[in-house]
Amino acid sequence: MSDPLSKRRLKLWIRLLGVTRAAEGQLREFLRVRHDTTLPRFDVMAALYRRREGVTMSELSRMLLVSNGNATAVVDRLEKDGLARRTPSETDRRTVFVSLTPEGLAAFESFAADHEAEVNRIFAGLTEQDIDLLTEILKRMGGPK
Amino acid sequence: MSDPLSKRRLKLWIRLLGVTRAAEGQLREFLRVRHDTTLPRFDVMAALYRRREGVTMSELSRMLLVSNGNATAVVDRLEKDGLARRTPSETDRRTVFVSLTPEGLAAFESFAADHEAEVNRIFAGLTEQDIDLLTEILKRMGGPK
DNA sequence: GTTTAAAATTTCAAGCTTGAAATGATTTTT
DNA sequence: AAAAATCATTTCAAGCTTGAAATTTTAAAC
Repeated sequence: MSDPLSKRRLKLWIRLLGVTRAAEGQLREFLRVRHDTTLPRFDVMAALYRRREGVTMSELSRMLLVSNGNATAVVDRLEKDGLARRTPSETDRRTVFVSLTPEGLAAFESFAADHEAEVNRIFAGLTEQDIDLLTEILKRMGGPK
Repeated sequence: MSDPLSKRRLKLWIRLLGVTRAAEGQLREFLRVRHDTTLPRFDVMAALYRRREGVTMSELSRMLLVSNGNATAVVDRLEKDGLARRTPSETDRRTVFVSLTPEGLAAFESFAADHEAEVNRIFAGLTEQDIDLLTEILKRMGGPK
């Protein structure tokens, strides 16, 4: 009665998508209600926080696995709200560096611990051993290099 | 040097999101290039295929973990293209059943095997044992009930 | 050195997605 | 049975997202 490998991989993918979407939904709700922000904005700010010295638009979209146009749009909105800023490169006039403003930095720091706690709550069922196993398998499943 | 559990859960979530987005990107590209369709349309059609007798809008959005408004929009477009249809309930005038038209059914059947093969290609690195392990853990991680 | 190709970003139209509010229908309470 | 609460769906505005085309700049080829 066991499915062939191909069918099992398909079912696994559907389950993986389900878990991810459910968690995304909870995080989105959490960010909206508690911090009046959105997941895409949080993702961009997290990337800019990780690379405090600034990133190019291309790097940003590669980091987040979104299109260039998308990165432009989200950064536009963050910039309009004074949370991010663009700085043209001195050496290459095609390139711009994006970074958090002081306000953006402060805002992100006010999200970050709370966000981690929420992720923790969502995945409270995972033991150290689960994490070891999952990490190992996910590494082999690819994702961003 | 090992992170506390909380940090490890956070990193795992980021990795999980990365794997899922990368796979979604590949599938989206595949559906666009080879079958001239999109992931959301495919997801809706797959749900309607699984429940050939028809589903209500609410069931549909619960199945796919999307908002009601979203389900309405995608079904609208499928209906406009003649791939899905709405049938009002006889017994409850609030309810509509959505189902695939014959054209929609044929279209989905022409995607399905190919889609499964593509998922298989993307997750070729997963052995039977990986799948057992992952399935077990993902079940405990929640997702749609 | 001029043409050609490649790269970084933005713009744009179309489609996706959400959450809130509106509409209409059914069920529950009083 | 009227009032109130609940339910199913749609509508709407705002934001998200993509992929393709356009712009501008740099690098490569000739």
